[in-house]
Amino acid sequence: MPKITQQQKEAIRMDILNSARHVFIEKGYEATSMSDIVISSSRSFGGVYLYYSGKEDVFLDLLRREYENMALDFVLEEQSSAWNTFVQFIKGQEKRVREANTGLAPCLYEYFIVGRREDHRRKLIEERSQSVYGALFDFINNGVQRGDFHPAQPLDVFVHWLISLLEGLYIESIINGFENIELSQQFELLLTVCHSILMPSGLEGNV
Amino acid sequence: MPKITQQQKEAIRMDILNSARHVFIEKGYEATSMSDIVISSSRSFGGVYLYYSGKEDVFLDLLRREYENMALDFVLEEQSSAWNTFVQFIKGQEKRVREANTGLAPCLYEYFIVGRREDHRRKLIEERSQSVYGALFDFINNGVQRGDFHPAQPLDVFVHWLISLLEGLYIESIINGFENIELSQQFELLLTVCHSILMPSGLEGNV
Amino acid sequence: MPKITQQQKEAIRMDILNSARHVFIEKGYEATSMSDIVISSSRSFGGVYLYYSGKEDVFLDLLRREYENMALDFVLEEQSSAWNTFVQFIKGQEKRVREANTGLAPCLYEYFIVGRREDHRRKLIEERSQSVYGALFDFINNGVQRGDFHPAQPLDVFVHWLISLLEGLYIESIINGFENIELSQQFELLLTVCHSILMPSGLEGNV
Amino acid sequence: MPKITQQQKEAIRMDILNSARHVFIEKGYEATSMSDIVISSSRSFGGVYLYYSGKEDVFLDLLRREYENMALDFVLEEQSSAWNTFVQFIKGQEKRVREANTGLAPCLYEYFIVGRREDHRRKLIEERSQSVYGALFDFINNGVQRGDFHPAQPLDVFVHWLISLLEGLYIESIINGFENIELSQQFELLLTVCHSILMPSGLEGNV
DNA sequence: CATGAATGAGAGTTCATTCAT
DNA sequence: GATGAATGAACTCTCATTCAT
Repeated sequence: MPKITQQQKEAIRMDILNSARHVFIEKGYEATSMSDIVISSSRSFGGVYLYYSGKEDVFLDLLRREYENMALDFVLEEQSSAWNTFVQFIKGQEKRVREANTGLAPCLYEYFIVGRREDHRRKLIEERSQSVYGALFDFINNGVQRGDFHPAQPLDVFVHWLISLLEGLYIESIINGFENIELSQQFELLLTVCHSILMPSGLEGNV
Repeated sequence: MPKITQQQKEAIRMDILNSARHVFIEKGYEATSMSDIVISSSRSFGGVYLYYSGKEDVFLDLLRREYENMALDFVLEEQSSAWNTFVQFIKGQEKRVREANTGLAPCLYEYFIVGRREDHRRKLIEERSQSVYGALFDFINNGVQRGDFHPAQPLDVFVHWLISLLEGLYIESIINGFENIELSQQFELLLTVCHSILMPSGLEGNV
Repeated sequence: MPKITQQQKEAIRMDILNSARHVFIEKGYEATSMSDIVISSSRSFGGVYLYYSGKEDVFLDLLRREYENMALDFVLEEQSSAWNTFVQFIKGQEKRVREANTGLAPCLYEYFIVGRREDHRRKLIEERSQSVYGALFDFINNGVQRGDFHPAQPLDVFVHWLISLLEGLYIESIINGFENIELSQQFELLLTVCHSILMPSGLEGNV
Repeated sequence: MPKITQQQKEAIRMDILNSARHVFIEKGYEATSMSDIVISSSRSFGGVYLYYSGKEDVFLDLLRREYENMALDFVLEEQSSAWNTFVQFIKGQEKRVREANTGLAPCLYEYFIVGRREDHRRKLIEERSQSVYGALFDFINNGVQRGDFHPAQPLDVFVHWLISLLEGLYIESIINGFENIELSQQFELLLTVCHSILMPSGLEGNV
């Protein structure tokens, strides 16, 4: 019989993750050591290793929880009209990009780019990519089914392209700072272009 | 009187860089140690430290030379008509993206993203960004002057946007592999969209 | 809650210092490496670095403790009559000189002479010199106040001179070995001379 | 048949020694590397190793030549009356002490103290000590034979004692700087004391 | 003879992980 | 369950000495 309940365990995990999150954001993934995580969590080495097998384990648990939330957001927004929902989604992305440097995103890139050779990370990337691609594809396809969108391009290409563009905005924002790259106008341009692709004829599609 | 000539020195440097390049590409920047570089170069520690003060120094020299070439490529292509040259440029970028995973590009991202907090690297990023932005801007502006381009968007926004998109294609290619993201068609789409932005008149360029 | 108490920590420090002391005495300060200290302490590198940041740190802690004791000795002896106390002090010095080669003194000279250009060591030397000078000066001045001493020379000169002489005896002892320099008789001569300086008239002061 | 003459060899040696001397004085014995000597001599590593087998060899040749000169000085001064010559000798020592920090003396102490365990250096120390002791002893004994000195102390003890005192003045001067230890007055006191030991009765001894 | 590039052993230091308490 | 002191492999960098040219 365990001496602490599942809830207590979960609470401890959350506690560790919260402080680890701050450290990761503050110092970056690579620059963060177990020591940092241990100290920031006000626990002992043993106390952290009891719940996580190392830095990567902590980070992955952190990611898992962030993504659950993110997916949730996306689903919730899927209720209004197709283009409006799309615009909302893009606005959400803009917000996310703007907040990139104050969140885990840079660490995520560190993690995937530095570890691009490691099997475990590769698999994770693929899963994540698949799921993002799938969600976006389904969403737009939905719009097509409903007659809202009349894409002038193959859907799969457009979705990949959109993902690339968003990824690029993320990276540019992280690397150069969002203040230096005309972010709002880039997003406006993105919307304009998407509109002309998804709703090419002059008549129906108004934002 | 030097025992080896400048050319020999240069040759040794190239030799070290060549083997280091392989290691960097093979293992990634972070995962590479001086020891790896030393061993791969079939030299001694002292022998490498005679030419470079450490891993970063090796890497930066490597980068410097790659970029000299890259800049050169770009300049050379600037001779034909504006749109054709632009297409050539984009084709060149596609090639580059395709080769991303067999070249230094992933290491470059590692280097800049992992070290985004370090002053020296920040400065390098800024310089590099500025120079890429400047070159592209000048090139397109040139086309505008010549009357070839009639951009439907502010030039600076378009250039930033193009850079973001290319950056995103790079990253997606590195992370997911170019085979999995319909790269050719993404580049076609990119060209189509650019055409409609740079040459918006109703006759020729429709999306 | 600490896993080991302050006393245990202190004990470990003492343990490291004890073995380091042997190595320093055996090999000398310069010739001793961290590796030597680690091995002699039967600990791991990490285990030593947990308590000291390097060779110099170990050595300085060692010194600090030796000097605390030394200062203590001096104070304790200050109770009987002036000349007798002085004689006791000199006897103590003779003992110390005699033991010089089996103690840290040679390392101390190494440390200060080799590092005579380094700011940190210079400061330490000055402090130490000041404190030795001050203690001796106060002590003798005390004897003057009490009417025990009637120095035929300026006090400051005499004190400097005495320190020089003792320093010389140390060095000679270290370099040539105390067996080869008539140490006892040198100390007798020293006392005779000091007597004639501190208590010059023929009447009162006899040893 | 050698390609360069003995004189040329000697000239090269002198050249190396001259520049090495500056480096030793500037940086100290321990802190000086072969690289420093090579660079300061404007020669190549091979060029220096051709004449000297290493740092120690250079230093010892340097010392040997300094001592030849020093011994010579001493001999030359031995012509006038015993006490006057003694005073001259002490004056010479004062000058030497005063110049200690701008000469090789600190390096000498480094060399002997750091290497006090090494057989070769031990032997050198002994030789040097013997020769200094012998010279001083002979000189004073000479004065005794001539009836100039009537030492109140055993001659051997006095000579050792004098050497210790001079050694102490050297060390104090090196460590604390001659400006901080009332050097002139210490030397005056030294002379006074020596006078009272060598010529104890009130009548004959005038300076 | 002279050169100086190359060698490689060895010094110092860090940090993920363990395990006795 | 929790602790945190201890471990030791791995890493960076230096410098006395050699030897092919």
